[in-house]
Formats: sequence, structure tokens, C-alpha cells
Amino acid sequence: QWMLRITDYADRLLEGLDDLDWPESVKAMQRNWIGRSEGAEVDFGIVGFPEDRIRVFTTRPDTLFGATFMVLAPEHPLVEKITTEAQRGAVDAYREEAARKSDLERTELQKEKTGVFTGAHAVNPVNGKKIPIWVADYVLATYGTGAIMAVPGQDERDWAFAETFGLPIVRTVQPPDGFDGTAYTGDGPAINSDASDRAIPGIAERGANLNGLHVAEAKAKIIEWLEAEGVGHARVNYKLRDWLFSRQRYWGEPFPIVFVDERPVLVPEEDLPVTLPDLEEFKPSGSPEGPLALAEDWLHTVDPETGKPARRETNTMPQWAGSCWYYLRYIDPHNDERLVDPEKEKYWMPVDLYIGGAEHAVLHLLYARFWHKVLYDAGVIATPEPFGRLIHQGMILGEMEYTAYVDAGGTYVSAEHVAEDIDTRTGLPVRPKLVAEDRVAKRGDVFVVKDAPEIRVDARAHKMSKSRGNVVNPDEVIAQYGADAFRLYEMFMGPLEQVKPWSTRGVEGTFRFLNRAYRLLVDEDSGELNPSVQEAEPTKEQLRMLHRTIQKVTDDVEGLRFNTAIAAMMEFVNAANKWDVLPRAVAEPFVLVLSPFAPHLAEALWQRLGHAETLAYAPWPEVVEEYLAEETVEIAVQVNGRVRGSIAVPADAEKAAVLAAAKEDENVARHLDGKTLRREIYVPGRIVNFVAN
RNA sequence: GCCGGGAUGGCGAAAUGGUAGACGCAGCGGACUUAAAAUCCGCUGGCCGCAAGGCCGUGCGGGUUCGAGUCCCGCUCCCGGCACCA
Repeated sequence: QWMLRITDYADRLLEGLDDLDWPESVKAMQRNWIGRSEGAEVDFGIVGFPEDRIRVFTTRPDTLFGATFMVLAPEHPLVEKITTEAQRGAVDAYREEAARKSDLERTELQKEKTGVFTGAHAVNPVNGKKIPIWVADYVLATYGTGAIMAVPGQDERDWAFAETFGLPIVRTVQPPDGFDGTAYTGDGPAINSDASDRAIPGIAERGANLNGLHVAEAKAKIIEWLEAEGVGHARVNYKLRDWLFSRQRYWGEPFPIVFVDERPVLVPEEDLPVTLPDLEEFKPSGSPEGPLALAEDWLHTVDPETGKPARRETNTMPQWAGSCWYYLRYIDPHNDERLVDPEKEKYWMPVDLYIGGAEHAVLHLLYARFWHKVLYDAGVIATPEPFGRLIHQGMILGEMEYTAYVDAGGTYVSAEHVAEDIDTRTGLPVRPKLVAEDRVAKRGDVFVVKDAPEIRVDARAHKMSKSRGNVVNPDEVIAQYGADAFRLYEMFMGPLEQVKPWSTRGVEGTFRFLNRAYRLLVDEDSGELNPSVQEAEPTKEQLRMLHRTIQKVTDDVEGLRFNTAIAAMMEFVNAANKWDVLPRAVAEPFVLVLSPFAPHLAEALWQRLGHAETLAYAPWPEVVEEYLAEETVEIAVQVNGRVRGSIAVPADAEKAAVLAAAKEDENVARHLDGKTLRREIYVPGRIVNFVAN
């Protein structure tokens, strides 16, 4: 098997996240996946086995005095050796049972802790105390050292185990007053943590003393002690594992490796790439090797150096071998000399905006960062991170569904009594039943069956899935409404990153909008340019509307707020529909801002406007600030923070004039009547607030 | 349990600390039509009121502020991820 040593990059993959413009959720997932934790490794002696040590990893070395027993994973190599004859039968049985269980079975159910005593004892290095060594499957062989010191006083899991098997519990961190829980994992002064009055045979002249120190200080002090006495050291541990990169299948890049006398040899660069042989049969070979083992002609080759017979590696690489660097190669796909030309890489990299699904958070998006850093270290590329800004588009769910529940007898069961298709009152199964939208009504915060208002229904949109039967096929939507309306609807539904339920009626809305935009410029009967489109001078109102739209769309595209950009264009079309004359100088820029959203329609409109060339090369319309200015503005007038009126004033009106006008508003005057004015607040162009009592 | 993100009309949503609900869907009323579809116009958070207007309202409870959907503190629920990681 071939592994990639991604663990060497753990810290850099972690640190690199800080400067990326990525969603917090993905950063959190990657941090969690890498799973860095700081602590210490500590060696415990074993009574009767002076040559052996049990090494543990702990993030709480400050609690060493509270270690009242040890636990080894069932797979730990020392279990066999240290188990006493009296305990051997029980231990072997436990290990066999653990081996039979899947990982899921071992962890899934948060059931009672299980375990078995080995009969052996360890020596706690900080105080010389003998503590029993147990075997339990709550300790994972694959994390840390596969062995733990159990500190029930400060660890929930160890507490549960100690309770189950009647093992001693010693608190070594003073819980706060009134604490009535089990294990205490918070901060506090160390207690019961002084062994400085005695020697620890074979380890130290005097034991350690942490009493009174808080967690952080205690950790530092005990690590110092452990290092001084040679029984432990500071250590950083990761959840991240090295990356198994071999697959026993045909489709995949072959490893450029041949075996000569059973030893792997790199295929020289001039013989690269190693390509797949043509095969008739892609099924598993019947051996642990993949189907390539059956390609005899390809399999057997010679060592280019010595001419000795050689056998090719039959594993292939997984799909990541391509997806981890395609974005680099796409920059310069025909380059025979290098992966990518440095000049081109400098121009394009890093990727400015990566829009993709959240399902790649700890796979592709972590692996690609790793490869990128390897290539960076190798001097092949010049950027340490591949993707600057990352956005996850929210999933589109199926249409909203109203689900009622019926029991075996066909009687409705109100949704609040149902959990996982079980009536929680009777324990009997119920089955979900879809209810049409017009048969439900909202009562307060919940939906109920219209004819039976005491029966609640679940109102929820679900992930599209074949099994649920709520998949919307884009081809059908496009066939009915066109690609422009379909795309526009997807952008109009809501914020890009949000999960949103699909609504075919919603598509009709954007479809209608596009039709209105079309009729704005095209005469439906003749198919020619609408006579209202003229070479006329635009009015101030038209220019204001147009430029407001250009500004809004431009800003919103920049900020990926497509939904509000589309709303602005809808407002433009609604306003323009009321105009008798649509000056060409207004119509053309509008078509241009519409074009990225509805390219087909916009192109057709552009043609009707008399352009022989595509609009793709026309410059994006510029906002002219002076057209945006309004002559009069509406200002809300509040009295004590409540809106009591609204006045229209010239946009450049002085504060005094605005306040005077505000006081004249009939309703405002009424609310001020008989009160003393304490304060007058004026936010230009927005609001007046009179504080009075 | 831990981490991340949410909660605003019947629904999808909008709102630099400044008139909550823009825009769209659905609904209601009207125009056009023999009729329907399409289209166009108007209304549309709740309650009270003939009206003018008033009261309430952005998950819940507090707070800061002239003013809070927005800021702060404490919760609840929902979604996503991780989960015996020592």
C-alpha cells in the first residue's frame, strides 16, 4: 500500500486556514479533522516488567495524581504480555469479542462501559502509586498510543468506567462551590497532588507537587518535572492520519514504481507517465491485487538501470490524484515542459473564487491544500494556498411537503406525538402521509389539517432524493420555461449560500418577469422592436431608475447577492412598463445588466435593438452618480421613537427647515401637543425624531 | 455532548443602528374575453376603528440607545458537521 504523509503538513494545513476567506463551518471542520491537541506523553512502569513501559498521551498531565487506573485498547501490544494467568481467559474472551465488533458497534451505542482487568499493575511516575491496568474498548488503538491513564475525577468517560467497575476516584482539581456533577473538567486549583515528601523508586528522589496551581500552570510545571526525570515530555497529537493512496482497481493513475528483486524502484522521469494497459477484464483479479495484475504484458518489464526483470506496481491512485491539482493544470494544459508556466500561474493563482458543495469540506478541499503545499515546497508553484475565497452554494431541497401521520387503524396522529415514525404515547408505529397544501392551515406556530385543526402536520422541505421521489429534473423545467428562467429562479430564490426549498411556481415568477422584459422591447404581434423604444432624450426619472438599477446590480454581483440584483431589475421593468417612451439610451444599458442573468434573452433583445454583434463584448454600463440624486426625499418623523408622520422635503434642505416642516405635520403636532421638546434628532435624508415628555 | 450556521407575513425572502416585510409566489377584488388561458390594474402582517388614526408584531427573557430584525447578556428550537480522540 502507498501512503501520503499528510501528517507532516498538519500544522501548516491548520495555520493556513487563518488567512483564508472561507466559511467558518469548513474551517471548523478542517480544524476538527486535523484534530490537533497539545499535551504530554508519559511513561508508566509495569510491576514485574522492568524493561517495559506503558506510554500514554494526555492533554491533562496536570491530573496525573488523579490517575487511579490505566486502560489499554484491546489491540495494544502489551496486553498479551502483562496479563496474569488468572485473568488470561477473561482478557482473551474480551479481546476476541472486541475484534468481532465493527467500529460502529464499538462506538455507536453510548452504552455501558465494558472492560476487563489484566491482573497487572502500573506505577504512576509522579507519586509511585501502583494502579491496576485494565483493557477496554472505549480506548481506541488508533489514537494517541492506544493506552490511557484513567483520571475519573476529571474525565467523564473514566468516571463512568470507574463507577461500573468500582475503581477509586480521586479529585485533583477543586470543583467550584456547589458543584454536584461527576467528573469536573473545568479550571480550578490542584488538590491531592503532592508527593514531594517521598522518593519514587527508580524515577526520582522526590515526587512532584502541584497543589494550589491552576490547570495551565500545573500542566507547565508537571511537564517540566516529567522531562527532568525522564519519564515524559510535551507532545502534540493529531487525529489526522496518513493518507492511504492505493486502490485495487483499474481506473486510476498507475504508480510510477517497478519492483526489482522485491524492492521498489522509481520509474525514471523520461519514461513517465506510466499509462494503463488496454484490458478486456476489469473485475477484481481474485487476488488481493487489482485487475492490473492480470495484464501480463504490461506487468512484466525491466529495470531501466540494471536490465533486470521487474514487475510493475499494480495499485492505482484514487480520483484525488487528479482533483488535487487540476486547477493548476487547467491554467496551462498543453505545457510539455512543466506542470504550469510560472508566469501563467502568477497571473491566475490563487483561485479567486471557488464555489462548490460543502460535501468536500474535509476531503477535496483539504487534500488539494496538501498537494498544493507539497508542490509549493518542491518549488513547482509560488502560492502556499490554492483557493482564496470559498463559497458553498446552499442545497436546493425538494418542494415544501406537508406530512401527516396515521396509525395502523388509519387514524391521524398529531405530529407532536410522533418521533421517528413512532407514536411516542403508545409506542406503536405510524406512517407518514403527504397532505396537499390546500388541505392544511397555519394555527399559531404550527400547521394543522384544515378539517381537523387538532391534528398537527410537519411542514418541511426535504433533500431531493430518488427514494423520496421529490427530485426536480432541470431538463423538464428548462423544456417548459427555458434555461434563462430556470437559472434566474435559482439565483432569485434567496442568498447563494442558503439551503432553500424548490418551488416550481417560483419559476413561473421569473418566467413572467422575463416575458415582461421581452415585451418591454419587442412588439409581440410583429416580433419587431417595440415602437415605444425611440431615439429620445431620457427623462430624469428614467435616468434615475436606470442608474439605480445599474448600481444595485453591479454591487450585488460583486457581493454574490444575485437575488437582490434580480429584484432590482424587476423593479426597473415594473417602472419602465408604465413609460410611454423607452429611450434607446435607457433600454440598451438595461439589456446589458440583464445579460449575465438571462444571456439568451438579452442576446435576442440586443439583436432587436439593431446590433449585429453579440453583446458579450459590449462594456458593462457605468453608474453616473449625478443621475442618482433625488430632488425630494421622504423623511419619516418620529415622536419618542414612534413614527407619527412622513414629510417630503428637498434633498438639500437645511436641518432647521426640515425640523420646522416636521413639526407642521398634523399628526406629529398632535403628538407633540402639551409636551416639552427635550431633544431633536435629524438624520439627513432619513429620519427626524422628537424626544418630548 | 462538542463545533458551525439559522429563526422575519400563508410561502421564498428584503432591510449601512433610522418608516420592518422591497422583489417574487400564493390569495382576494377588478378590467379585457361569449368563456377560459395569457395579460393589465388594485388590495394583501394581526387586532380595533365609518374614517382620521391607534395598539401589537422580526423564536423567548433581559439590557444598551432618542431609536434595535440589526449591538450586548441569558435561553429555546431547527439545520449541518463531528463524536468514547484521552
